[in-house]
Amino acid sequence: MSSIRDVAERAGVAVSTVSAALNGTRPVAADTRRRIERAAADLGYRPSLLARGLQSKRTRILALLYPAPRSGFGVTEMQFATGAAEAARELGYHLLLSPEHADPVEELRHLTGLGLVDGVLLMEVGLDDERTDFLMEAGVPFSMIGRTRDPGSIDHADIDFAATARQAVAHVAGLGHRKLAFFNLAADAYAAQYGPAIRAGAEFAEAARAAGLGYVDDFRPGSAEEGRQAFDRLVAAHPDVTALAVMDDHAAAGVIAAVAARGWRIPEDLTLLLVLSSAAVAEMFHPRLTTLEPPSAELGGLGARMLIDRLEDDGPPRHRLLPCRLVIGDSSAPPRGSAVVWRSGGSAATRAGEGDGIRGDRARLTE
Amino acid sequence: MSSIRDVAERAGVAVSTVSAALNGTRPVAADTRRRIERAAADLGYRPSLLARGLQSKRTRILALLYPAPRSGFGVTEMQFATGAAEAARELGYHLLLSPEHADPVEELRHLTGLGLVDGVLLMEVGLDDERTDFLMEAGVPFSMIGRTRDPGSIDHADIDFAATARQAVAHVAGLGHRKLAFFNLAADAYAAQYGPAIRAGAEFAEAARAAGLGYVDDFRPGSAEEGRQAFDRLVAAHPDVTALAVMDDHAAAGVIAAVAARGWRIPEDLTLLLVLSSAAVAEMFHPRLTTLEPPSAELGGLGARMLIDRLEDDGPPRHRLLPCRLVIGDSSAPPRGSAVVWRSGGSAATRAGEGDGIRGDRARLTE
DNA sequence: TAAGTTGTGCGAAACGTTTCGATCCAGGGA
DNA sequence: TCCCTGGATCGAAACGTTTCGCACAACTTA
Repeated sequence: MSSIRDVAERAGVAVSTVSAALNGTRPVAADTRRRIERAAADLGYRPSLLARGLQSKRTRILALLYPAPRSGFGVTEMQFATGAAEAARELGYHLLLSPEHADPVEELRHLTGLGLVDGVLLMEVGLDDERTDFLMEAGVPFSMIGRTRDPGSIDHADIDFAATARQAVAHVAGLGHRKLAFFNLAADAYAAQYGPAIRAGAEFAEAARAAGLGYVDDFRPGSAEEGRQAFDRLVAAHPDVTALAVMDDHAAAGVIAAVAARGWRIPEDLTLLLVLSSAAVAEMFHPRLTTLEPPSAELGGLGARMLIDRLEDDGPPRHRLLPCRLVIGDSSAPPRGSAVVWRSGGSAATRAGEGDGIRGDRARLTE
Repeated sequence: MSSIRDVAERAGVAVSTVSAALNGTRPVAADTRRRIERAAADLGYRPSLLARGLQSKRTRILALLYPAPRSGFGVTEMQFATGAAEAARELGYHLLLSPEHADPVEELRHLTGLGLVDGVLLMEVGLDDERTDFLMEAGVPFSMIGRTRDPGSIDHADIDFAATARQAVAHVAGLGHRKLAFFNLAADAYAAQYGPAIRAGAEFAEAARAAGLGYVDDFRPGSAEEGRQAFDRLVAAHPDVTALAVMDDHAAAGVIAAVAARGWRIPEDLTLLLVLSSAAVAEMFHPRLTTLEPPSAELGGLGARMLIDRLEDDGPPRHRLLPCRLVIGDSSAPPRGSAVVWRSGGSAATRAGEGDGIRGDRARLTE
């Protein structure tokens, strides 16, 4: 591997001139610059990131922390990672994939102590997250995908749960439904710490209230079997529920089984929404489910970009909230007994139901 | 951040002595060493990876290349990444997540030219892969998750397709089936380049032949709709097929729909196997599908470990093939008309069918 | 006692950059 | 003719390590 000295020799100039010419740090005569560029190209010269980083204290490497033990690392989380890696690459940065274990803070201390990374990208952020305290105190630049309870001045990109809930409720209400049930994530899975569970729960309740829709959110099934049971109990307790939004993929599978078991059909007897799951997953169900798909790759990209922005020039806090995409599948329909409205195709209700979202097939094209 | 000089001063010794003491590079008197360790601890000293790498030409950073444009980045690929990151961490390495675009070789040239990474981990390897040529020529250490047509001396970890196919065929034959169909991945999706499609196809054919099983592999549906059509055509052309192995998740969804549409039931009328898909995905189907689950995280870990092994001491080529895990779900049963064998629970056929695999619920515990 | 042998520790060089003060030279004003 | 200015370039130091040749003392051996 040729170094800057080789280039300097070949171009017949000093090392510092090569550096200046290549980085544009300060003016270099036009023909000298050309000679240098020529020499560099001939030699296939690549500046060493290590040497540069050692000198400049900037490595242009970011670390993405992810919780290693949780096997529930799904497509969504992966898209955070690829989205972030992609954005980093576009801006000339590299992304380190760093698993977290039992003691995240200690590991973070270790990682940042190495001087290898310029900043840190946090995902799976809890409402109260000890990692943020450490990073603030240590003065390590970072951003979050997700957010703490009160992010204050911490840069973050997260799902806009309020807008997502409003969108879902509008879709359901637009179809003519009068009562909506919401199956949140399993209570034990993330405890009260997990932002998406808390925020989605609160915002769906609020959106339903604002829309004057009946609302039930007593259940949090975390598996197919629990989903099945939850649905049976839901029907027993609230026979007037005609629309259901489910957070957990497996629970949704259970609901579908339970619906089939009692001889009902989707969407005729139940409108089913999958919340915070990818359209790719929704397509594996039969019928293809209407989904509120989180913009995971975009969030990952945003997280990386705002971290890089902060590294390059410090400014005011950067906060971005993105709503989920409503991808309308074959599991949405007016409630029992209002088929006329659906078929007429001209009512306000139908328009609201259709106009709000993306048809499934179109959505796939935009991938 | 304190440097090795600070430690040296505080301990009252030379810099080189600190280095020797902390790295065990050469003997240091016991009490000197203690003084140095004490000083280092007091200062919270962490050696700079950059400086160390600059001097030693070893950064202990690996790059994992992944194809960025393909949105079909699923659970399997993700587990490669997390498995590799985990293994790297355990051995004191870091993993860079590097997206690949239009010109992988040029990007690889760039990445390796930076001097940032010690070695490269390739995934989504084609049967003929230009990246391997470049890396060999450039003398960059690397390993593959997957393998080229003829890997020769290149280190790799891949699925043992032959064993996987034998296992699947034994399971099906053990249940009493006489004719098996195989839906490969969509032809256009990966063309003839994609190893898993080619190898799985070939090995299933061979295993079926060896077991004396009838075999059909004319179809390669890549979506739910294509899966549905393929199944209808399969039944029309080969009404005697009673077992079906499917490679594509979405195609499997389509098959299930088509089965239901003609009033058939799984597993009574069709035994359905999902090949190379995760059990987590299989559980979302109803009934829960029998799966041949690739050991993705293990493969990722192996890939990383063999690369690190090679970096630390050069030896003979490292090749590892791992079979998929057979996770028996509720989609496996004897063919129509042989229910007696199934219920009796004591026949050789039943034992073969059950004994070969892991029951679904036990498998989940081992996650 | 002289010469060799260990066991320790030191200092300087090197890795490949960037940065910054110093130097050189040509041209313009007095 | 002399001095000043400013553009272009140079050389050396610094970043934080590791490595390697040397020095020095304390023993051992002849």
